[in-house]
Amino acid sequence: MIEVYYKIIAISRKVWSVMMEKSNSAPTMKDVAKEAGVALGTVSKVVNGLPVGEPYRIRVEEAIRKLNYQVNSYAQGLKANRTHTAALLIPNTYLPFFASLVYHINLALLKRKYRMLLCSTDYDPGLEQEYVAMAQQNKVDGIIGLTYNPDLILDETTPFIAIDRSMGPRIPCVTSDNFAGGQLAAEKLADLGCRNVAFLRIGSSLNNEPNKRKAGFENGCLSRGLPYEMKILNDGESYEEFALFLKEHMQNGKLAFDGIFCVTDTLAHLIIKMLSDMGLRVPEDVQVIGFDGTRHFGDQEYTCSTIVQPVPEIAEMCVELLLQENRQAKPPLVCLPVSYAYGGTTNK
Amino acid sequence: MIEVYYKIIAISRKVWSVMMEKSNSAPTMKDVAKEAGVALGTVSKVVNGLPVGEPYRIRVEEAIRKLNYQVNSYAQGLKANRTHTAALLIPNTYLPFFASLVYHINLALLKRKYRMLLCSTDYDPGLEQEYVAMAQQNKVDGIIGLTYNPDLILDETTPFIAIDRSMGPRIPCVTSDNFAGGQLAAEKLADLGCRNVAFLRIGSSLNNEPNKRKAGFENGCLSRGLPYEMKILNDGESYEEFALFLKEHMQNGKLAFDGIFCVTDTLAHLIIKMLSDMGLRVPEDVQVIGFDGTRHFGDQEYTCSTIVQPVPEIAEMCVELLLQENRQAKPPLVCLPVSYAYGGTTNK
DNA sequence: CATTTTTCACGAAACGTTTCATGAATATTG
DNA sequence: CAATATTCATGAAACGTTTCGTGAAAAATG
Repeated sequence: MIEVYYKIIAISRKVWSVMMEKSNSAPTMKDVAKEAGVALGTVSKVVNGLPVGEPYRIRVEEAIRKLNYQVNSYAQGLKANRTHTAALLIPNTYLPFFASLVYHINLALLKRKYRMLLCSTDYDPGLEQEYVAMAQQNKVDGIIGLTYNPDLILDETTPFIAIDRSMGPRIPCVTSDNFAGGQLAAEKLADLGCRNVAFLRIGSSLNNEPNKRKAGFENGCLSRGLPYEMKILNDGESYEEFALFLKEHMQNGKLAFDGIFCVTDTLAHLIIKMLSDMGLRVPEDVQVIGFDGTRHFGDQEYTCSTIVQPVPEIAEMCVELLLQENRQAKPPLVCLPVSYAYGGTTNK
Repeated sequence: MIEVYYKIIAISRKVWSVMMEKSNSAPTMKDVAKEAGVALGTVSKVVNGLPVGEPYRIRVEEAIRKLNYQVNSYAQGLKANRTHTAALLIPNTYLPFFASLVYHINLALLKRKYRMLLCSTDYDPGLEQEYVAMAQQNKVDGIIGLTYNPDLILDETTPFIAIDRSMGPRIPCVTSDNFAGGQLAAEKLADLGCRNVAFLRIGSSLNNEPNKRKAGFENGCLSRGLPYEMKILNDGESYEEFALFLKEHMQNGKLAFDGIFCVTDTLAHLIIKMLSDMGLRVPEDVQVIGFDGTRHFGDQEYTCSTIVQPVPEIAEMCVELLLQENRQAKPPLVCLPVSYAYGGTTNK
């Protein structure tokens, strides 16, 4: 009795679905095939630009237009195991260097008809790991990551390109020439007539490429015989330490700096503010050089004199390496050349 | 004869695939089911947190861990027709307002476990349309778009939330209160003692929400009896027009402006530069107010005195509306309150 | 203890593609 | 003109999930 009742429900459900046909859902290849009076495979070929007899092609194309058919990427992805999507892991999108990276990587991916899944991590190692897992189960074709989690676990099967941090021999790393950048900053300060300079940086326990700016700067100073001091902020120390450091030195005429190299433009901006609060003029009293190549509003003049990272080239290289088939041909570390740009906080 | 040859190939292929088992590909639910000795459906239930008998659940979870199984989102998406992904169409990511939007929308989506496909359009109407088509065939659950294509064709089935431009009664639009913002700027300049002000803006033929800043400013000036002039750049005119306009007025003492409202912070920045080139000091000689709430490096102090758009709230509202089930309950236009922030280019 | 009801794991079907063996139709050759 | 070779549209199978009717076992009832 009850069983009969169930069957009636089942039948009525079937009747219902037949009645509804597939009125609301998007047209599929099957619909197109029926409309054009051809086989499923033929439609697939037309859609993918494979050779198909001219009369068939025309009929299929007409049907596609008529039904406003669009391929379902999820069905494609399921079958092909390729999704034409890459994930970008980056701390945030509002710091100029990151924003610029996002923009140029998106552009480089677009050029190759790839989509970009943006994953803003806020420097959170846990979130970074979550995003990696998400990207993998989302079957992205690859991941580009500027990450801070030293223990990031990566699936062997998903290509990964690291930015600014070497993550082992199997994972290519793209970075700008941080050592040369530090050196260049030192040389520039020397050329600009500085007699006593400083290097300021916020500490990072992570062994990443930007750390080499310090060694480059030291090397540059030594080779020019330029005396220098360094102040490296440790974890937990506030920016006030920089203010104390500066006051200590600037109030003592002998040790006063006439040139400062800051590890990033963000820091340079902060330091310039501190100097101005101390009554010092930039660049008249102290020349300041930052690092990154930050511009006002992303595309106007530089916010300070700076060592410019070649962001478009970094982006292009990341995407190039990511989509390159040949795993063997991928170099472990790509270092791209930096340049100096005047931005009003030095004499030239 | 040939036929036999074909069959041999076919058979050997089958033998080959059996030999290879599925050694390299990622584990599937089937593998987990086999490992745990349960049915496929049971694994699915465990993965989706549906009720399953405790002993079964434990065995499945163990198998998942052992095989390091991850669901295939593409198979899920194909079946469920929901992908937990939203697309964001935005001109670029390096202009601060856009960068901030991207960041906060990503955050709001993350909070709801949604992924974000970033589509940087470069103001290109064709690219905007391409991205919309891409998003639709990618079966995203919705699109948030700050677009400039007046003829953008949208699939009825994909929810769309517009930012800053009304796109018809069926598409909700989120924006900040641009009229109130213009008014606030006028009132602020009046409060700061200005006697003769100007409104500068770059023309846009598009009928979007930010255009209301002009009406708001006029309204504010009129209600305070503050004389004002406007200079609106037409398509194709260069920024030099602004310089000419300013020189014309500033060199004539009577008409000299002591307050300027620029339609964006970007423009304000440009104008401040022009004023400084003309030997005028900001804010001593002229006070300048921008619009957007741009900060140095995204999170430091404001780059100029400005009308701040509530970006986090805009982002939250967009995502809220996008993912809201009830289509009817979505209002056509949401206007969020703006505020004034001091940024050094006014007296207070 | 017999009967009815409930519970719940099972596994086949379906989602919309791509791939590829099949065989009919056409083209080439002797 | 016959025999062979080539071309190419066809449609079934597979990709990895979710859904849901089925039926066995357990629980509740008389």
